[in-house]
Amino acid sequence: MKMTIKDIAKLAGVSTTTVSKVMNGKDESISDATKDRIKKIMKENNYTPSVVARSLVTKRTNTIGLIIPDIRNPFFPELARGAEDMASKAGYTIIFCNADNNLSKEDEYLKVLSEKMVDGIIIAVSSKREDQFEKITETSMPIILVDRDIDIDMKCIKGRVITDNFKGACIGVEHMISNGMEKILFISGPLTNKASFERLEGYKSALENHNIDFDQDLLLEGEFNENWGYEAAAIAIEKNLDFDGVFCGNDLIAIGAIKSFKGKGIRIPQDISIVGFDDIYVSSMIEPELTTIRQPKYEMGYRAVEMLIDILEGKKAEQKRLVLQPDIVIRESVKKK
Amino acid sequence: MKMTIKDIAKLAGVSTTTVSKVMNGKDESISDATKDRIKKIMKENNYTPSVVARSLVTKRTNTIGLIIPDIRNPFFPELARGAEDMASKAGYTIIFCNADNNLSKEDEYLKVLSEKMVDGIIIAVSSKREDQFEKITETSMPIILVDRDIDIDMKCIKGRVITDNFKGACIGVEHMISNGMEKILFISGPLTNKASFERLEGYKSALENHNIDFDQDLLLEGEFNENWGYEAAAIAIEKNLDFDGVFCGNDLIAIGAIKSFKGKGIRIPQDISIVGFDDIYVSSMIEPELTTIRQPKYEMGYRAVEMLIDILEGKKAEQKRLVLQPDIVIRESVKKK
DNA sequence: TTGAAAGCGCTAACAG
DNA sequence: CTGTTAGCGCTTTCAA
Repeated sequence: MKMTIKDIAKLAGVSTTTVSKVMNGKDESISDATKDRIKKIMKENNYTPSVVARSLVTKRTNTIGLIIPDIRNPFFPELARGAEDMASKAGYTIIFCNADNNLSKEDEYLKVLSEKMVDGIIIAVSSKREDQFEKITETSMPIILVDRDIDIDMKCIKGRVITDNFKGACIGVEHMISNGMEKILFISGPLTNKASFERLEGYKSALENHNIDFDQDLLLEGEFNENWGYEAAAIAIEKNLDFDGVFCGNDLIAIGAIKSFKGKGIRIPQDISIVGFDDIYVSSMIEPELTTIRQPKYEMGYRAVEMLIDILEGKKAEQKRLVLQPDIVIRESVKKK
Repeated sequence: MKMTIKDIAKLAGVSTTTVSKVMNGKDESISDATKDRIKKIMKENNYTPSVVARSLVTKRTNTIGLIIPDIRNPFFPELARGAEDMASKAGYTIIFCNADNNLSKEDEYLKVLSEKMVDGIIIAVSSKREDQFEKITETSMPIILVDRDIDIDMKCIKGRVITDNFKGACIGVEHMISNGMEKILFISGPLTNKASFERLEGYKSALENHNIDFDQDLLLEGEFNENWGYEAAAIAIEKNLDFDGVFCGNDLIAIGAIKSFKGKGIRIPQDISIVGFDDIYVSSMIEPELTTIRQPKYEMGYRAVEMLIDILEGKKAEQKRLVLQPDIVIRESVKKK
């Protein structure tokens, strides 16, 4: 049978209060003698306190909920790891949930996490979420939005951690321009998606900075996956579009596009240069290795948890919006000038 | 302030006992009238019970700990997802922990999970773990080993879910042999690793089945990563080894090897055929797409949790060993006969 | 068909 | 320096 605080107290000949105090380091007022005795007994009996009993009284579980679309999406393992690292460093534990971009699953998880009394939640919301977090409003667990931002204002949303998509796209396109490309095709993800939209703005801005007119024909909109990249590249060729560089909405698109181009005998980067977005781990494994805009995925998870914990422990103000800066990872898919 | 069972009881004009009963479906003996009234009030007030209070009395948290080396390792997202899916289906929640193949981190997590009173643990143990799970023995949380097996026998280890490495290697090597290869290089991971060792045995067995002598020179031992694959391929060429196929300890090795060969002008699969192991996400994205032995990663996670829950709910016997069958995914890296 | 009472393992005033 | 007491929100006999 598992030991309880009572057992330890009895063995040490003290009250549970005393044991509780030394256990929690609130032992300024306890004599070294009893302190040591209690510690010794706890160790000998391999005693571990029940955090559920503790939580019942303290109202803190030292547990954080992490809701993401799907851990199999190559974007999220890094983020999850960053979150877990920070959490574990601060003595928290993470419950992880895959909601598949599905609103009702998200709501369901929100409910479960609330029942489990997590201290707070980090969530990469479904792109479909435009409404409020109905079920959760009143319980007021603090929530930090990560990766995906939405334009809703609720008291329970205590912060956001996102990356600067506009800037990232700018950097990527500028990189191609500075290497001599002038006609840059943009194979975009869905433009209803905020991130996509911002990347498009960044793309336009970079062009503008170099006095290149935006050409609507060079914008192809589709999904954030390899198939779309493959298809879009085929369309571009079929339509006989005139371009020397391709900026892709994300790495998956870039990977599909590269495959498509190579299949048609077009060489990367000799004939066409390509830049991706995200820097998922595959990107360095394909051929040519992909030049891409790196999102600080690990850091996003890390910072989000840090922000949450700061709020939980009353160290920081709320409603912060942290915009992380992407950077470019130069590999082999852009022809050097 | 959050509602408690007392508040609901008061509003409904009944005792907490009654509320508790209808909440938990133990309501055979409650009149429909009060049942409905209570349910209505719970809904109206958006009441969610505190599972920590409940856990304190029931001794069940409906929470499972999942300890893996690193979610960023492409092997684990699938496994984790499988675990989470099964857990969530059964009304459990998963706390996830990255232990980095580090014994003391593992022990630390084991301790934390025990304090949090998880109902059981799924763990892909560190390859370094040969001793017992010291810290955990007596608390006797049920543990299921997944992916990595170890030869220790403890009462707390209630089951194992692994894949048949021997068989997998056999299938892979046979596939090459049946396509005409006769001299097959094996670029292995560390042979101290049990999985590696079993794959080597499978490799040998396949050769033997076809009356091909095992040639010690065709065995190269290193690490389970891309760099080693790259390096090993270079070594093989430098040493002027005579081979027409390469069986790799895992996909990462295969990816490195392919890159290395291609860099030296050797064509895959025209000049040399290659087979990997695992079927990680990247494998279908590289060029040529990798023919490989698929481990049922998702299923491993899924089955492990299923097994654990069966044990927790007293449905099944213990100490089971579930060996999942790998299969071959034929893509482009083996030359057709 | 319902409720009173005890207790899960711990923390937190407060008193001594 | 240490202990008494009450209580966190729930479940569970047992009695009514």
